[in-house]
Amino acid sequence: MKTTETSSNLLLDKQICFALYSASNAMGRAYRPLLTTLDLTYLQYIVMMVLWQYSTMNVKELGNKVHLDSGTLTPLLKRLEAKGLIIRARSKEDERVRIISLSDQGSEMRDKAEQVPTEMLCKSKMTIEELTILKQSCELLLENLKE
Amino acid sequence: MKTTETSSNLLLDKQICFALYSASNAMGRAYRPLLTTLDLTYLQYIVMMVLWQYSTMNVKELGNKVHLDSGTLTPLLKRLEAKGLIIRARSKEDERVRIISLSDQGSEMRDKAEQVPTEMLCKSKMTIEELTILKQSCELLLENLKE
DNA sequence: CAAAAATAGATTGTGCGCAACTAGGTTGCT
DNA sequence: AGCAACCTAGTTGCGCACAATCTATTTTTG
Repeated sequence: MKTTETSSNLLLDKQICFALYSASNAMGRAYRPLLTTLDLTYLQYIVMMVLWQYSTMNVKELGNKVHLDSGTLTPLLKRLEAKGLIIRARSKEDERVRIISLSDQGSEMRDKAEQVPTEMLCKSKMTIEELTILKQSCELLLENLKE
Repeated sequence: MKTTETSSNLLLDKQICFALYSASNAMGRAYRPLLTTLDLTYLQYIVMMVLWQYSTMNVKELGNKVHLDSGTLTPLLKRLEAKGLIIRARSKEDERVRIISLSDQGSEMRDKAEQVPTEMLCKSKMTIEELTILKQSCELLLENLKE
């Protein structure tokens, strides 16, 4: 029996990953106006968040945290440095390693950023329960797709 | 009382959107090897899927389907045209409108693409139930973030 | 200890996403 | 008819993501 149109695997409305992809894009768009006051992109904001939490970190460690490599991070870190938010030093023990740390200006930004997650929560119009389910689903998929 | 470190809003592990963002990136990486045989990127594959389903569509309609605008779609459609997969015609009724349709080569690709969703399902290592929850969560967020 | 292997990060090139803007066509209003 | 308002698509410029490749340094190993 020939596969009918409605039972095909190739229908947009059936695609889980497309829903994920579209939601992720929409999320980025929703963050944008909240981050313009900080003059940060979403990824820059995430990297700053890691630094607010850990103070200092090399590129490798940072990459592990945010699941990205130097191809993405190096130019981004240069831009953050150009904005005066971070310092990109070399390790004394291992000259290959870049040690990323916050500048005073970068540290100070943290207070202004505190409200961003709350505003985003509000924009989502979802309950904590719904968001927790979404987060756990995403983390499960992420874990399963590793290597 | 001062907010303690662990109760801050700005901890990476608390970020729902970061989980979504990371899962979406991981999804794109997982699709890549499945799509190299078709010589398509993920978004190109999605656009082809829309065309396999609807045969013909203008840029506006396509944009509504995939939640993207001409700034993203125009260059992508030019690349698909350059590969010989689609035809970008002008509407006779309204000269502003581009009518996108499948070439024979583009139509034929559908058979080769049929297995891709199955392979991806396997890669996810998740049950249909888990994936349905993920899909519905993403669709809810996407809907709530619209304008 | 010298050559080989491994590692950290930087670089290059392609393709998105998206905001802002432009060009050109259509519609509506008087 | 004339023209303003609107609409569709295209263009530009920036910042990711990512594979592939490169450089410089460190570690391992014969």
